Amino acid sequence: MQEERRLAVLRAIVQDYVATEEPVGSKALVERHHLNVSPATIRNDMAALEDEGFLAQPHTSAGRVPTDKGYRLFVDRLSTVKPMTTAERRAIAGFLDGAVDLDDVVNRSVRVLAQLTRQVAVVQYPSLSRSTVRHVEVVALTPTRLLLVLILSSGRVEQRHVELEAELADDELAALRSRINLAATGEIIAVAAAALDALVRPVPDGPEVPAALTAVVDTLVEAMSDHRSDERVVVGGTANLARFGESFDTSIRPLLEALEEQVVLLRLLGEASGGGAVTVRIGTEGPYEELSSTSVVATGYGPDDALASLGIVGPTRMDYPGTMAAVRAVARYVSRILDES
Amino acid sequence: MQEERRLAVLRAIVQDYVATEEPVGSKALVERHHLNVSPATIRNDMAALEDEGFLAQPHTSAGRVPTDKGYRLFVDRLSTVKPMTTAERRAIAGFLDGAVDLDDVVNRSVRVLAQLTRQVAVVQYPSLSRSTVRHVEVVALTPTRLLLVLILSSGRVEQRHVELEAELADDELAALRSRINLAATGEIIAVAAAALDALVRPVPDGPEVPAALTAVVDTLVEAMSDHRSDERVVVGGTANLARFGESFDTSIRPLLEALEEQVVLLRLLGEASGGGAVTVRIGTEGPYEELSSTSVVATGYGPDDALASLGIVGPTRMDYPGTMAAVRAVARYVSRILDES
DNA sequence: ATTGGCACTCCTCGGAGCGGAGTGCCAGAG
DNA sequence: CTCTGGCACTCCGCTCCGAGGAGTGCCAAT
Repeated sequence: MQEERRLAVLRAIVQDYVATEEPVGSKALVERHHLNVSPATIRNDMAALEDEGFLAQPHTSAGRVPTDKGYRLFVDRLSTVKPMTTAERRAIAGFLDGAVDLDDVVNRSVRVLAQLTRQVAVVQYPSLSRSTVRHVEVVALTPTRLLLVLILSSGRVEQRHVELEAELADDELAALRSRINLAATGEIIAVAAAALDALVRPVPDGPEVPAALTAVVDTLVEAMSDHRSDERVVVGGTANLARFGESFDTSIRPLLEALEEQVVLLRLLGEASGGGAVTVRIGTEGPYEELSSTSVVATGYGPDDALASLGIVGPTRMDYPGTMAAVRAVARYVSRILDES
Repeated sequence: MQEERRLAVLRAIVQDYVATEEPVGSKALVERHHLNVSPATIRNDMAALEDEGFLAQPHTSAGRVPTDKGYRLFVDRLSTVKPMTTAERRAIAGFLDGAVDLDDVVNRSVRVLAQLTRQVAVVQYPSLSRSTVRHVEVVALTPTRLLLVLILSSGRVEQRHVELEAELADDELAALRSRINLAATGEIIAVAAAALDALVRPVPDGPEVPAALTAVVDTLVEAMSDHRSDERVVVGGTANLARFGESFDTSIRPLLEALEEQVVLLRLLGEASGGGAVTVRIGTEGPYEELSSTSVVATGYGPDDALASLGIVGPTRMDYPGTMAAVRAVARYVSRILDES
């Protein structure tokens, strides 16, 4: 029985602390939440929770504050994802529906997410390696200079230039184009790259491989395996950092630095890429000590939620139920849009 | 004679204040800069400069601080653009040379700029309206669904989908593609849009305009006049905000908000678009009261420095000579890269 | 025009003192 | 065994005060 009450106390403390930003004491707790026991009882519970590592005191004779472990328990067992209001759903839909291309979808997503959660939002561009090739276009800019346009299912467009040794006739160009598309179109990136590679691998006693084809394929394969573009993320809502208030140097500075480091962001989001659920990383649970006072709430989006990730990063003291709901809602909506287009 | 010394005093104050962040007093001035006069003399000069509005006192009996007007005079008449060291030049070159496409150039520029100036860097994407059409590609995804790829001289690629009423045969597609390219290729955006429009304007007694052509042209023209994409900027180096130190609410918060507002950024940069020189906006000289304690240093880049703008925004208390040099150097280098590719 | 001297202003910093919120513990009641 | 009221204690945050110091403005002298 007391076990149940203790959890209720922890939940109440998390809620109050998130709301007020101040350590919460026993007396205030009994008043705000109608627990029908005395402050002294609560104090005993608090002491127990502190022993177990769910609460901490900033200093003796101050109220209690949840620890990372406390938040973790709260997120895992004490909270339910708060459903979005229809107004919020409509806001997401209205805002994202106007998007014209992939860039636009990503940029708008970042904005809604930042606005809904009042946190810093991060959206990863659809992963190149998980897309399929929709089409490859080859255009002659001059007789010896080709423009390659690689169009992917995710809506991403990559372009590359190729300089040729010799001039290329129109019919040769057409042949080249169709051979390449035959090999690559519809395939997942890795497969397409392999198929293209096979096109130019010399066969003993087979026909000679044209130099132009080799050059084009080399460039395409390189573009396909260019994981740099996998590493692209968009960040928004940094103005929300202003609400951090206290402790500029200890929490905002490292966070700003992390936001500039795309690699760090990707690793943070990456953990979330999994199957369907919203992932929450609290405080020092990750490998980055500098971000000890921040949490990351993220999830995957796209087919199987595996195309890429999006989420937010904010102080450990945040409204987890609401934030998780917003992240999930936006991810779902983005998935739907990508699916339709 | 004293007039000259007064300007020297102003210059010295600006330099010292930028270096130390502290109001500078008469005694410290004579010591650091070997002015061969006594502190009392300097005090008289300072009083005069204050009367003229170039200096201010935080409070009675503190040292002097330059006003916006003081910085302005300093920038206009008392400073020379500090030449970049060869190491810095090499850093810019080395960093930007690796860029593979337009996105990459822009992103890398932001980074170098932020790193060189230790300020928040802003780079505007090459303006769509000032580019020419390099090529239009039309690809049939299905018999009734076309993908249009619009490739511009600035390296920008726009893509749009078109849904057709009726199926389109391969030779019709080829004809359509060549008619469009004939009309648009090589032209500046506005001209290309007009030429395309003319293609589908019905001529009395002329041949009927194919529905497919109309649909494609409409979409292209819309994409060309889509000024939304004109409004794209990239921001970097926000971690440098951490160095603002003092006055979070009065300077950093509004700045962060401005950085999120692309429109504001564009207007700030926009003023710089002019001919060749580096523009400096100091404090309240612009229309944004919220940014009263920040300055913007910007310049154009691209052909005639008119393609788009880049620059930095930072506290009015900044190293103007060094910053201006960095902005100019990066702009020149970016122009060169865009020119070559 | 420049300088040394001098009185004055006002900020900054450290220490002392106080009020209050909150705790821990204990003894007693259900 | 659990809960409760009571009580002493701790420590933070605030304000007040006074000393120290940097810098100024003005004046009389050169």
